[in-house]
Amino acid sequence: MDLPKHYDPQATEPRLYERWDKNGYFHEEPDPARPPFIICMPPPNVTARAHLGHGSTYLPMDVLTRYHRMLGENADWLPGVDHAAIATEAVLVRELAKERIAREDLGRERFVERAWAWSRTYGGEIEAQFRRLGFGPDWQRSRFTMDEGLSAAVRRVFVRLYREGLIYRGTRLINWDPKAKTTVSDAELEYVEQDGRLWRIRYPFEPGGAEGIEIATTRPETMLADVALAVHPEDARHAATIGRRVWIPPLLQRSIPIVADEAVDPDFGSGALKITPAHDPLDYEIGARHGLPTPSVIDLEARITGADVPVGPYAGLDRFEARERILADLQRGGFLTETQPHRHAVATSDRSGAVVEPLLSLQWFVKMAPLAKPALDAYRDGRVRFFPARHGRTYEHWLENIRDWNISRQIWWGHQLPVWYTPDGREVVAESAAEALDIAQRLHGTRELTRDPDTLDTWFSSGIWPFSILGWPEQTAELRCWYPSQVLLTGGEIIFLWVARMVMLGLHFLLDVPFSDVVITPTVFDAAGRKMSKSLGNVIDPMVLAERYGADAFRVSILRQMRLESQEIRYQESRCEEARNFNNKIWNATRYILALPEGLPAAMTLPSEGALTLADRWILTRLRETSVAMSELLNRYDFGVAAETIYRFVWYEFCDWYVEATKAEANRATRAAVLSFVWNNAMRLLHPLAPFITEEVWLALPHDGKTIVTATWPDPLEVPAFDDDARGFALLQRTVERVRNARAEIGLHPRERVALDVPANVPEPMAALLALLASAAVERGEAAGDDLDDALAAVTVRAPRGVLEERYRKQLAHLLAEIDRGERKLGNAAFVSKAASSVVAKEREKLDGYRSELARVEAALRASKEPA
RNA sequence: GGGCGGUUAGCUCAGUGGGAGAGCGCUUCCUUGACACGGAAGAGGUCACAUGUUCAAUCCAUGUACCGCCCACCA
Repeated sequence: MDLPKHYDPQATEPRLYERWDKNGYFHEEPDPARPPFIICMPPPNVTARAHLGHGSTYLPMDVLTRYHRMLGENADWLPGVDHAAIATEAVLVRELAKERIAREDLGRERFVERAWAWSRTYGGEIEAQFRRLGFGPDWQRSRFTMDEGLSAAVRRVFVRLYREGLIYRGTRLINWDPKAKTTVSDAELEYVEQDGRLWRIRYPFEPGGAEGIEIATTRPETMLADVALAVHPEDARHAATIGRRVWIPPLLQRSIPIVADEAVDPDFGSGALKITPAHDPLDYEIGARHGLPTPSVIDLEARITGADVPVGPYAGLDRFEARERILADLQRGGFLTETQPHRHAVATSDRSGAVVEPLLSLQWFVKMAPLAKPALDAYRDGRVRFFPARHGRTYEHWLENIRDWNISRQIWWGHQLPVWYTPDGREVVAESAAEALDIAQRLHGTRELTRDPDTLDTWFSSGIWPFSILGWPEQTAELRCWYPSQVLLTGGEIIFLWVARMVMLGLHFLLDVPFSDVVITPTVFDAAGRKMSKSLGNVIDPMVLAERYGADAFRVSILRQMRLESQEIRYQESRCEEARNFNNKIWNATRYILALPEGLPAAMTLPSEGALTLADRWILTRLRETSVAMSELLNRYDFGVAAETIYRFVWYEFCDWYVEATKAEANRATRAAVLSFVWNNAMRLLHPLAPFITEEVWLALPHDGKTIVTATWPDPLEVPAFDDDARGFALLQRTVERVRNARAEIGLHPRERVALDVPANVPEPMAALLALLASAAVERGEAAGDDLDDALAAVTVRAPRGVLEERYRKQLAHLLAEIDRGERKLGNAAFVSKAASSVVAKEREKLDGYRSELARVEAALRASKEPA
C-alpha cells in the first residue's frame, strides 16, 4: 500500500461524511429494547453561523452521542433550528430598508412570507457548517420551531396554560425595546456599565420659592411623569417634609406629595427619591404601595408625549434630546444644583442593543410561581443535576426570585398569539380560528372576532423543545421512548432563558423533567482572555480552522482544553496545529503498520498468551487501563481529560515505545497481530473525538463491520492485562532514559552504540530491548541484587574517563539532598508516630533506594576518575 | 452591593496533605527500516501574598490583592 507521508483531511473528511450521511448511520428509530440515549440539540438561531462557541457546546454532544451509539444504546442526537424572532425580524427589516421598504408597507402577510423564504435559504447554512465539523445528529429528524407540528404544540401549550389560569393579560411595567419596537422579557436584558452623570435637582415647596427638597437622578427626562417624592420614614433630615407637596421643575405646572417608603436608601444622594411609576420598576412598586397614579410621558417611539400629563415644550422630543433640553431649562431656572460623573448599569436589549425603556403596557404574561415550585423541587431532590454542580445555585436562585414572564412581542415573525377579541374587548383563546368562532358564538353571542396581532417570545417555543420535537401532543413512539432525554448541554448564559423554562414546562405538561443531567460548557475566549468580537478583530472562524487543519484537529484542539470545573477556554490556534500534528502521527503509525513485510492478519485476533512478548503485554495492559479510563471520563463528561488520556496513549505509549519495540527481532512474530489489535481499539476509543481519521485508519486495519461509526466500544474485559510485566516494562523505560541521557552526555552520534554492562539477572528480552531502544552494545555481567529493580539499577554505561564526571557529581548532590531530607523526616519522632504507617514505610523505602543509588553513583564516579 | 470562579515554567493550562507536571516556545544533537506536522536529551518555577490548622501545606481554613463570570430596583 502506498500512502502519502502527510494525512490529507481536506480530501478525506467530506468524502467520509457523505458516506455516513447517505447510509443513515446517524439515524435511529425508537427501540424500547435498548436503553435510550437522547440529546436534544439546542436549536441554533436561523440567523446563526458556526463560531468557536459551538466547539465547546455542540462538539461534546457529538462526542457523547457517538460514544453511546458505540455502546449499543438507542442513541440519537435530535437537531433543529430556532426561528429567532427578534433577531430574524431585525435582519429582514434591515434588508427591506436597503430596498427602501418599511415593514408596514409590505404588510404582515408578505413580510412573513419573506421571513419564511429567508429562513429556507439561510437556515441550512449552519447545518452545512456542522456537517463540515463532523457533527452527526439525526438530520432526518431536524425540526424548525415554526414548523406546523411545533406550532400546533405551541398553541396547545398556550391554550392549556390560559385555561388553567397560568396565562393572563394585564397592564404591567414591561421592558420596551424602542429599536426593535417590541417588548423584551427581563431575562433578555443585558446590563451595560456606562459612564453617565448624576444630577441633583431642587423641587421647590412653592412655585418660585427658594426652599425645597433635593433629589438625585440619572434620568431627568422622566421627571415630567413624577407623581411623588419619597424619603425613608426614619430619615430625620426629611421627617418634617413628609406629607408636604413640592412643585415639579422646570415647568412648575403640577405639585406632588412627599411620601415615606422603606425602599428608599437614605445614604444615596440626598436621601430623597423622585417617583415615576410608569418609567421605573422600583418607582412602580412604591407608587403601587401608596396608591399613586401612573402617567406616562414616553411613548413607543421613545419620544415625549403629553397624553397623560402636561409636558410643555418637550412634547414630541426624543427622550435623550428632551433630557438635554430639560437640563438646560433646570439650569436656567436655578433648579440644577449639582452635576457629577456617575458610573451605573444601563438596561439594554440583548438582541438590538438599544437602551430599554420601562413602560406601562397591556401585555400577556405567564404566571410563573406555580410552575417554578415543581422545578425547584426537582432540583432539590436531585432529579435535575448540574455539572459543574455550582451552576445549580444559579438555577435555584432565579426560580426562588421568579417574576411573571412577559411573552407577547410586537413583531410579526413568530407564533401569533392564539387569541381573538370580540368587538367589546372580550378575550377568546383557542387553538384555531374555527374553535375561536365557536367559543365566541357560544359564550358571547358573536362571530365577529379580531385576532391579537402580537407574537410569542421565541423562548416560549424553545421551552417546549424537548417534547415538541418528539411529536407532542400526539402520543408518538418517539415521545414514549425518548422522553425524558438523558443530558442537556448548553452555555451558562441561558440557564434562565432556556434550561429552567424547559424544566418547568416539561414537568407541567409531561409530569417529568426533560433531562436529568445539565452540563454547562465553558465559554471560549481568545488567548488573552478577551471575548471574541468583530470589533476587537479577534474572532477565529472554525470553518477556517477546519479548512486549514481539518475538522478532527479542530475538535481535538477544543476538547483537550475543556476542563470539568472551568468556565472558560482560552483558545489559541497553535493548539489546532498541535492536533493536526497528532493526526499526522496517527497516519504515519498506520503507514508503518500497513507496510510490515509480513503483512497483517485477515481478522482481528491476538496471539496465544504464551507467545506474547514483554512489550506486547505492556501495551495490552495499557490499552485496557486506557479503555477503562475513557469510559469513566466520558461518563462524567470530563472531555478534556478524556482527550488528554487517549492523546497520550496514542502518541507517547503506542508510537514512541511500542512501535519502536516492534522493530526488535524478538518481537516480530507477534507484532502484526498486536499492532492491528491495539490500533483498532485505540481508533475506536478516539473515534467520538476525532471521527474522520479514526474511520479512515480503522477501515484500513483488520476490523468487523462497515463503519467505525456503528462499531462497538472497546470492552476492557476483552483485553488481557499483565500487571507484573507492565511494571517491568515501565522500569525498563526508566533505564532506557537513563542510558540515553548518558549517551547525550558522552556526545555519541545516535547511530553509534554505547557500551552497556547489563547484569546477568536482567532477563534476555529486556536486554534486547535495551540494546535496541538505547542503541547500545550490551555486555552481560554478574548478577546484581535480588530483584528486577536492583538489576536494572545496576545497568551501567561505559564512558571515556572523566566524561560523565560532572553528571555524576550533579546526581550525587541531588541524592545527598534527598537523603538529608529523608533522614531528617524519619528522625522526627512526631512524624514517625503521627503520620500514616504507609507514608512512613514509603519514606523508608525511598531513603533506602536513595542510599543504594548513592553507593552506585559514588562507585561510578570513582571509576570515572581513576585511570583504567 | 451579593454570589461564584481563577492566580502553578516565557505563553496556555493540568495536578496533588508527604519526592513540582504537560503542550507550545527555547537550547543541543539527529533525516536510524512510519512520521522533521518527527525522534532524543536539556535549561526554565520562593505553586499571588499574609496568618492559621497539621508531624508535614502548592494543596485545607481565614483574610488581603489582582483578574474574570453571573445576579441585583442606589435612583
